[in-house]
Amino acid sequence: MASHGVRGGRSGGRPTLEEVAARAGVGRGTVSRVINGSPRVSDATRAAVEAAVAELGYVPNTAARALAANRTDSIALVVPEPETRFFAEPYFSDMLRGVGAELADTEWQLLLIFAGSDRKRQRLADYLSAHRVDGVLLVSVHADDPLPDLLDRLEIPAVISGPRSAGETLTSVDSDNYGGGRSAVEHLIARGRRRIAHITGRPDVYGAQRRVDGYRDALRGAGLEVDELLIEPGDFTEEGGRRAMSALLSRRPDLDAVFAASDVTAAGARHSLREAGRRIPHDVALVGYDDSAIARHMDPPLTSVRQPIEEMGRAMIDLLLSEIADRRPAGTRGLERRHAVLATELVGRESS
Amino acid sequence: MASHGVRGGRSGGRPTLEEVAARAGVGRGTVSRVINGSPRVSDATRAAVEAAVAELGYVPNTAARALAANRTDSIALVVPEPETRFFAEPYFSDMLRGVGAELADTEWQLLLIFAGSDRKRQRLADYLSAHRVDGVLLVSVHADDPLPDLLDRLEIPAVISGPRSAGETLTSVDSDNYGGGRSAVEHLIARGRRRIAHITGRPDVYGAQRRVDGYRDALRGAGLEVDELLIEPGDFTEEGGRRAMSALLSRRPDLDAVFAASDVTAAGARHSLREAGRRIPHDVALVGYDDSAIARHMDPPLTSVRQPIEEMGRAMIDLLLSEIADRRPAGTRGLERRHAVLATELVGRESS
DNA sequence: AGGTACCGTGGGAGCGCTCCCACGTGTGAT
DNA sequence: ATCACACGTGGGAGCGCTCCCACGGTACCT
Repeated sequence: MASHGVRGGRSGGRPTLEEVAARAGVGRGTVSRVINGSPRVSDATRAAVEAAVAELGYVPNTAARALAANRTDSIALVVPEPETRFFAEPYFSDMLRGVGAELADTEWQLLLIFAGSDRKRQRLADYLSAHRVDGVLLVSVHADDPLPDLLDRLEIPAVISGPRSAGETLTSVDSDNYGGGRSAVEHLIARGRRRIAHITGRPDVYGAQRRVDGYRDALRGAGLEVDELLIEPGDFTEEGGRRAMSALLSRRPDLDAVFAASDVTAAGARHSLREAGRRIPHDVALVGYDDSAIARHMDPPLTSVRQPIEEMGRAMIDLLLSEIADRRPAGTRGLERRHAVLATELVGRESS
Repeated sequence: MASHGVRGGRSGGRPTLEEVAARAGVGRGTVSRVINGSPRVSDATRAAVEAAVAELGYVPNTAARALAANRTDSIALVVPEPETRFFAEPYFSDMLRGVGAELADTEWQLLLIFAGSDRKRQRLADYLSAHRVDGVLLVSVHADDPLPDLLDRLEIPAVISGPRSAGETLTSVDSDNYGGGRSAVEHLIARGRRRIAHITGRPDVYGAQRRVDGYRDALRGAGLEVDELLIEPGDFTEEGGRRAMSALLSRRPDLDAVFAASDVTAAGARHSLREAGRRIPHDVALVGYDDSAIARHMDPPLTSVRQPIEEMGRAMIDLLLSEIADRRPAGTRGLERRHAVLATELVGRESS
């Protein structure tokens, strides 16, 4: 029976807990305690173990740890969108940056998982069923998405980045979409615009609905009437913005401003406006949402509503980690869900 | 001693191999064989096991598998850059898309790891030392990066996306940077330009050097002299492009064309050209590299050299997986390294 | 002096798999 | 009829950890 391990031989022979224990002249349990930062170890022993760890270049075997402790020390950032959208929209990258920053000093491992196609969906479901992560960050979820329920059923801690509705059951982080939409429109009104159109985000996204609410209330607040013909659904994409703008122009050729639910949408709208010979901002003022690089580089530079996305990412991690921690001492079911809402800010540029 | 597992109770009780075996009336080994697609199982038995798996909703425990089999079924895409650059440059997203597509139908799990800061570097080294991945995809590596050596020392299969030098020791995938640079410049010459400047990529990137080589040879091939004052180092960033362009304009105000080593660089160059009052393409023709979204949306749309980045991603996965497979039957050291080079294509637009 | 408490410690049991050896049983060659 | 050799199968051993119980020692009470 030839032992097939590489134990001892060449460079691949990784030291085990047991070997560290032998070297330090202590038991396995003690080494484990030192590795995991337990306080129930004397200083002398701890020093001896740490020396042995350093000498041997010991690195814990994650698989063994995961198996024995039933945890993975990793969390997933799940994007229920095709990769294309992930990169097309700076929203995701900013979010990822915040998450990454918050995780940088921890032992947590972040997994980025795309679930844009049905096949990928299925793979994700398998993945979650296998409990390969201790927690999940959910970004950009549609109202009818079954993912949150799955997570609930599997009892996997999760935080969602945009609540699906006013009664979101999952712990959530959001920016003030209502306030953002409202401030965009109030800004346009203050600039003297009166026939202000709105290209919405995807209607099944709660945040998009709230922006519409803000749009409506801003108009009403200024004593203006809400003209439904000035509201056209978009889908956060450039192509959608283009289409919506064309539709609006043919319905209401006299519009003098547009509030688009995203910068990318605004870019599409700009395209249609140009084609129709409208000058920005002279004929039509344009305001976007997200304050992304696109907004800064657009011609003319785009006024946009900034969401503190990076901070939202940070907040998501904070909430998720505490939720995971709360759950560790088993039986702590039914802790109340928390909802964080962060403020937005209007960034004025030449387009309005 | 209260058993702390959830075995049997509620929804969390995940079935094990053993339970599936009992249900199917077979041994553990047989179930394992079915799960892993071994051919040495009779059809009847296989069907029985599959039925039991379905009824119980069995999902293999990855940690246990990783521990027993000493493999993780996951590979890492390592980006030795800050997240910012990852998102700023479409190169990475296209690459990721190709990689993702090639991996979509497999059991492999992809990890995205940023190693842009020293701390993250260290974390990555620990991660690799712990052998938490079976293979590594390395994107955008500088000539003096110690990562490849570390991977070699740890005997972790790896594929690099741009070779570090002509004598790259790792298996590599690359596009024809020389040919791409050459075709860009030949295009400009064909358009009647004669004083063609070049803003390079980061000089320590081999691919950037090759583009410079292509630039030089194209000029020589047309009987034009290479003027070193027309070559200015950039760093693939917009800011770098801006700076380089300003430098070039002050040195050679009479230049009539610019070949930039990336679209982002070209965007920066465009900015400086505008500031200097030069019209594109009337006064100065501009050609970029990557054929990214930026190129299409630039004003005017940018002529650019397309690299088949998505295909490169696919090719990387192919090579990596075969390398991992080759290594599995232990002792197969010293297989020759392979190097794939994919062709580029010039996409003409209004900027030239 | 005896009792009690707690602290630091060692090591058994077990996590859920894979690997491999050993063991029938059926088939074909001799 | 006998041997040889597949093939499909069962189950022991072991992967490297964590968890927890049990143990001896010291400090503090009564």
